[in-house]
Amino acid sequence: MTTACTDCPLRKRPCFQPMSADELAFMERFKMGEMVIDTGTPILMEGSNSPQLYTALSGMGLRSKSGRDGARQVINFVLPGDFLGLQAGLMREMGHSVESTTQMTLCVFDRSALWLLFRSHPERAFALTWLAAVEESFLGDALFTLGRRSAGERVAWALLRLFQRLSVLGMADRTSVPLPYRQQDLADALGLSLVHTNKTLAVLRREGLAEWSGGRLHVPDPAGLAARADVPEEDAADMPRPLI
Amino acid sequence: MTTACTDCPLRKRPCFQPMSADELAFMERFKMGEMVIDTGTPILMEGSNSPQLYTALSGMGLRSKSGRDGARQVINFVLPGDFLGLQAGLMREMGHSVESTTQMTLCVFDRSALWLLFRSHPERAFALTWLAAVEESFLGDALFTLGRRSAGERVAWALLRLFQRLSVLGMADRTSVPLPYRQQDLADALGLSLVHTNKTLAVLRREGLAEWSGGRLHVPDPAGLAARADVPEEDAADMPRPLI
DNA sequence: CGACCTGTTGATTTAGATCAACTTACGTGG
DNA sequence: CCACGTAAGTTGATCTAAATCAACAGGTCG
Repeated sequence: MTTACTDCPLRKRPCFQPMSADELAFMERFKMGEMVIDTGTPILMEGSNSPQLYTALSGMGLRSKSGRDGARQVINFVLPGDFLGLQAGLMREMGHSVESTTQMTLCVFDRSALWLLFRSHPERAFALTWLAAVEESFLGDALFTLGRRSAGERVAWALLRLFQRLSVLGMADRTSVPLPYRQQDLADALGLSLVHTNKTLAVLRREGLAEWSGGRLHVPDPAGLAARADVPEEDAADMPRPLI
Repeated sequence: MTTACTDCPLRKRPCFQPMSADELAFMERFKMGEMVIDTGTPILMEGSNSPQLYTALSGMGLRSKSGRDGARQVINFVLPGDFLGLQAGLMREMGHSVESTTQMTLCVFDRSALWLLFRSHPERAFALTWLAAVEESFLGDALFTLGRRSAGERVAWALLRLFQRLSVLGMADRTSVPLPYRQQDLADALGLSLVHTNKTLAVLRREGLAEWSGGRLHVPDPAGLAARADVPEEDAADMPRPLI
């Protein structure tokens, strides 16, 4: 049985904006169904198009681009609430691939109904554009991190970001959150080698700032980690964002 | 005297999508006026909000983020047709700053009318979201470049991109385009030091792939430069994109 | 049990950063 | 008209953060 948008467990979280009854009714119609996918399944392919758009309901994945020689760049980590396929929906094709890291449940939308969304529900279109702007903002931050920060700062930045995102989603258990990725994924996200990422993680562990093992990330002192990453203790994540 | 949207010299270019008479009429009303700004003027500030949104009509500038220690990351180069202030218009604040590099003419829009745009002109809202998706796609590409490419590939990639963008805007004169930036700007865009950027430019010059001097970039063989950058001779730029 | 995947650690190499001069070009003011 | 200051570009010498290479350990799965 699929979850009705009315009962969406995600939307109840304070990190998401409330939705009017009318909007909810529309989303219910817009949603084609749900899809459960396995660990390590490709969802969208770079350069291709897709008749479907998705919102991650549960589980985690990642967005990535890969070059001809096999080099891979992780663009972002996909967490519950993330919208997938905007580029496919608007432009001809995706600029990156999306794949699952754990088992995931996805809300499935019909790409061709996207235009209807703009036409009949401007507040939903506004929300969608907002999400695009949030992603753009994040990518700018990531670009700064790859371009100007040291390995230690990069790793601290990424772990802090993930910790914050997972926390506002209510997935934190005291000082720890689930983090089912491999070190290789983090390395590919930060433009570092696997070996150096591993050594940098060891340093942060020794400093008592972040302990990532067994698929869980422990951050006893987020402010300390923020200082290590040389970022102002983020508050941007506080503002509720839309959910599609 | 300000240019009427009907007579917009930019929109006539084939790289932009055509607009219906109705859309044009709306844009005319949406546009508050024009603004001519001088070289080196800040347009939007990171972390702040703005009552106005802009489209670059002529001139060049750049988007950048800077860290507390003065480190600067150039996010993208601003060319005619670029929309400025999306983040300010939707979220609370800008994630990056925008400043002019040459004298620029900007079309000025009222931020508070943005909602009206979504409500009454869905095809314009669609166009705006499309632009956001284009930017997101570009940033993904940039992230890949900073994370996984060598200095030579980075510089080649950036110069090729600029050459292509300026070419479709009709600003190319045979094999050369105007490029009024400093080497420091390019270095800050690519996450390289100024000195190394300079040396890398010298290599590309010696290889006969790109010659950038006196504010002009000469690219005798774009395909060769693309090969040097290790990118498939881009065709994505061929598809017309919307203009706001 | 052996193959494979992920993580860990040490030794060595290298791409690019940093440091330091020096050159042009372009004002600006005496 | 020239002295001076400043901004951009260029080049060589040196240093270092991170890559690469290599080996091994613990888990898991067929």
